[in-house]
Amino acid sequence: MRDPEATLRQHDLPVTAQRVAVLRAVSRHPHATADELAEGVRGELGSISRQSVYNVLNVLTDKGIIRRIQPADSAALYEDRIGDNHHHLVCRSCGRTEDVNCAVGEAPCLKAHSHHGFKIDEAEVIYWGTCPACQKKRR
Amino acid sequence: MRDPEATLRQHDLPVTAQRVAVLRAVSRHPHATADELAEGVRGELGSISRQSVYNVLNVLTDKGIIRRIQPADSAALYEDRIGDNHHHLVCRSCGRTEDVNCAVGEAPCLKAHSHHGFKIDEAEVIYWGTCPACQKKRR
DNA sequence: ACGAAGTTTTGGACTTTGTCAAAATCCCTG
DNA sequence: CAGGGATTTTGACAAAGTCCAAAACTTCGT
Repeated sequence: MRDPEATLRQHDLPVTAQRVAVLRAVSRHPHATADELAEGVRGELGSISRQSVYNVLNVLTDKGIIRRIQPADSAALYEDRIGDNHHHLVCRSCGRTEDVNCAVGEAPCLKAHSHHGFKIDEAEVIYWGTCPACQKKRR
Repeated sequence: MRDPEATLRQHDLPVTAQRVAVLRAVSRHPHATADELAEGVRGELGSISRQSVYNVLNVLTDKGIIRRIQPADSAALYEDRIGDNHHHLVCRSCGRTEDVNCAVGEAPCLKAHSHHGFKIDEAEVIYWGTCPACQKKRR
């Protein structure tokens, strides 16, 4: 995130210390949970309420400034990188999450559209597997 | 599910009334939550504890007899249909969930494997959109 | 069938993740 | 720099699951 304050203004959001700090924390820690981000913000601001972290994350997500992903068995994760149609790779045993560029062009399996009369607007892909570290442990 | 009892025995699971009833409920109501299934079971058995429903669903899921999906903003959903690599279509506003046969052959975007050294075992795809009923309401 | 041994089921407390509402505070415009 | 509207804080609450110990049940060998 180049300039958090400018980004907020571009979206008509009043600039507050909490918002700037949360944005920076998301930038610094991609795929972090709300609680982890709160910790990150506290390192910068000294303190922030749990509710504010949620408020800010919700506003930023609604405005499309950040993106929320919610893999099974995990709290919601937030990330900076948006609008580039990438997907995620999640370790089943430790939860480690990595970005994966879409394997099938732009809107991946979006070919499935118009099924059941639904109007599809996004195809979310999560690759489940085992990360290198966890592969070693299991042996 | 042809024969719940036989299925349980095949997997070395003691046959209990609760397990049979839960299996039947999952069969009858694809994409139902644990609570909804509990209600279904109560219609059949009279009563079952919440914990037993979770125990049974967990055991069945571990054994691969049923499958659990966990779309964002929803409790876990359970289904009968397994091993056929199908995906899901979820309505953003009402949560209605439908099956979708994979658009891209067998293991869809599994081509992304070996990324980051992960050993990938599943590619989960969720199509997000708006179902016909909710499209009407919005207009 | 019967009883012992091992599982399941129960019921209640607890945890995690997140939301609601009201009061206090802050940001931005004039 | 004052005022109004938005934001943050605080504390209570809700949903979905899990943990635990005790009671009840299944299963298996005889």
